Amino acid sequence: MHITADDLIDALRSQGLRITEARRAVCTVIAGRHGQHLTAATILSDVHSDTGNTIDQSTVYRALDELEKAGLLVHCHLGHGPAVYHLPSEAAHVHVVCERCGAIASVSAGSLRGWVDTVRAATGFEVDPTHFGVTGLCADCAAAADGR
Amino acid sequence: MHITADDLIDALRSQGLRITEARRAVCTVIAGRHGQHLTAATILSDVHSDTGNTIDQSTVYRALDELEKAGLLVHCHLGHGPAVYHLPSEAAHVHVVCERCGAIASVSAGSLRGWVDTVRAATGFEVDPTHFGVTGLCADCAAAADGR
DNA sequence: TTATTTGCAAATAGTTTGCATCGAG
DNA sequence: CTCGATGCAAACTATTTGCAAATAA
Repeated sequence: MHITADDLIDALRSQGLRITEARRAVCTVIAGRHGQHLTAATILSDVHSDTGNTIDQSTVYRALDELEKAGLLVHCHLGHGPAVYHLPSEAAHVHVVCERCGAIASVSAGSLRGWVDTVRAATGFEVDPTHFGVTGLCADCAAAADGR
Repeated sequence: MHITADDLIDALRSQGLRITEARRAVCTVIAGRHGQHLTAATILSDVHSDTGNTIDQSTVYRALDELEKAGLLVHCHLGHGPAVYHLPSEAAHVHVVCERCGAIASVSAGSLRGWVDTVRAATGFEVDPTHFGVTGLCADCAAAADGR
């Protein structure tokens, strides 16, 4: 079942935060872009194109921060460039990013469960392999690189 | 067998590059800090403390770039913060970084060989799991987080 | 009313770039 | 002598912060 803008807004409210137009707009964008990789910049411009209102980037970052604290949003880093935000329900996968063309694929985080156990046994670390993407070459770019 | 500063310098020379004091100093620092995680900033200050000469950070970045192009250096990203550089011989491991205290552990890249195959089969991507570190909590910080 | 939020502008971190000068070959 | 390398300063990307003005409750 999909999380709605109201779910996000209610979560903010239950954290004792005030519900402002800016926060409402950010929540609406996030809820309306399920499954996408949203950056702070795209959220900023989506808010503008969706509502006609201009809000500041710092406001976006602050809103995203609150949502993360509330546990309703997570961010991760796909290679270089800006962080991407998504709903936690979409978090259980590892992003694989083509360093040449930027293509993104996802692999279930479960495929790394054994490795996470290995790391715990070897180092004591409890790792989260989803927070940073894994770079590589997509099939097309790998072929292009070979042919070169 | 350890790579020496002269090995690095020779590689630059064989790329047709000129051997300057700045490049010599950078090579010396890298060869003298085997197995360490060098950032551009530490290399810059090491050059200063080792030789007394001040070189510019852009010169450091440019030298590191040339060495990477020559295949004698690689960089990777451990969580947020600056990139770290090391010799390729030390590249075959995945860095695991504590997001709370910054502790770093290494796991052999071989432990992910099966996963790399899985990713190739599932997505066609040829990934390099060593370029980005994996975040998590070290044993101590995980215990502290539990106890909280 | 009044504490929270906001927008703005400036600071920050890491890295890159343009350009005149310098120096290796 | 000549072209590549350097230093400098400025640009750049992504993000954070200080602060006075605006506003939700």
